[in-house]
Amino acid sequence: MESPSYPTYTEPWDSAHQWDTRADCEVRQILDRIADKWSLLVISLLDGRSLRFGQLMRLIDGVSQRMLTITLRQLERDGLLTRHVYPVSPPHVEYTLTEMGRSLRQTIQPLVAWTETHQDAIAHARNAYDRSHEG
Amino acid sequence: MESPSYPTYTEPWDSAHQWDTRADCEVRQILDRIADKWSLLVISLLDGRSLRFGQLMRLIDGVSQRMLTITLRQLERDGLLTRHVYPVSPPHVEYTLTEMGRSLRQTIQPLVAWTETHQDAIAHARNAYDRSHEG
DNA sequence: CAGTATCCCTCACGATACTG
DNA sequence: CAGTATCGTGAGGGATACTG
Repeated sequence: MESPSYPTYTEPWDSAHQWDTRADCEVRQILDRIADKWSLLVISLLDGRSLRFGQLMRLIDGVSQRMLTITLRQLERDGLLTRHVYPVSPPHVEYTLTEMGRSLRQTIQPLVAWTETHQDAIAHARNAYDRSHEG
Repeated sequence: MESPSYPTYTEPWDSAHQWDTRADCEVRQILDRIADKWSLLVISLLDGRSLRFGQLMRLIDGVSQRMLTITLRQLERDGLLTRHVYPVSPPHVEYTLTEMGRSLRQTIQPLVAWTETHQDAIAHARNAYDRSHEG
C-alpha cells in the first residue's frame, strides 16, 4: 500500500502520535460539534430524563430560541438524541438522549471533572501570566 | 448567603444535574478553549516530547502562523505548556507540556477514542437524517 | 408551545506583508 | 526561525417579529 518512491519523513514521530492532523479530520469535526456553545449543556441536562423545548430554554441561561433549535437539530441529525412530537395542541415535543448520546455523556464526564478540578489552577496560571506580561 | 425572598424553583432537578448553566460558566469557558480549532491538536502532538514552532506548523495541516501563535500563547497563559527560548540566532523556541497539560492530554484520550469508535455511526445517522428530511 | 423568518453585527480566522 | 501587524471576509449568533 505504500509507495516506495515516497520519501521517508524525518520529523520526530512515533506510534503515540497517530492523530490525523488533516484539516478535515473527522475526530476534530465531531469535537467541534460537541464542544460548541450549547451542545454539551444540552447533552448534560438530558442525562437520565427527557425534557421539553421550553424546559431546556429555561434551564440554559442565555440561549436564544434560534440557537436552541439549531443545536437540537444538529444533535438529532448526529443521532445523539431523538425528538418525539406528541400530536396535541398546543404542541408537546420531548427530547431524549439516544444510547449513543448517553455513551457520549459518560465519556465527557471525566473532562468536565478535570475542568472543575483544575479551574483554580488555570485561573492562577492566567493571573501569573498576565502579571509577568503586563505592558 | 442566600436571599430568603428568592423563589424556590420548581423545575425537575436532582443531584445528577448539578451543572452550572450560567452563560459565564467556568467549565464551559475552559471547554471552549481546549476544544477550539487547534488546541487539542497541539496538546496531542506535544505528548511526550518538545516541539519547535516550525515543527508544529508542518505537523498541523492548514494552520496559519497567526493562529498557531495565538493558540500557543493561550495554552501557555493557561499553564498547559511552557515556552522555552534559546537565545541564539536564528531563534530557537521549544514548546513542552506542563504537568497539568499532560494530565489534560490523558483526560482527552477517552473522548478521542469515543469519536473514533462512533464516527461511522454518526456519519450513518447524518445520512439517514438527511434522507428522511430532504425536500 | 415550539418553533420560522429576517435583519444585523461582531469577531474569529485566513491571507499577506514585514521584522529582530 | 519565529514571530508581529494589518486588512478583509463570512459564519456564528443575538434581537425581534411572526405562526401552526
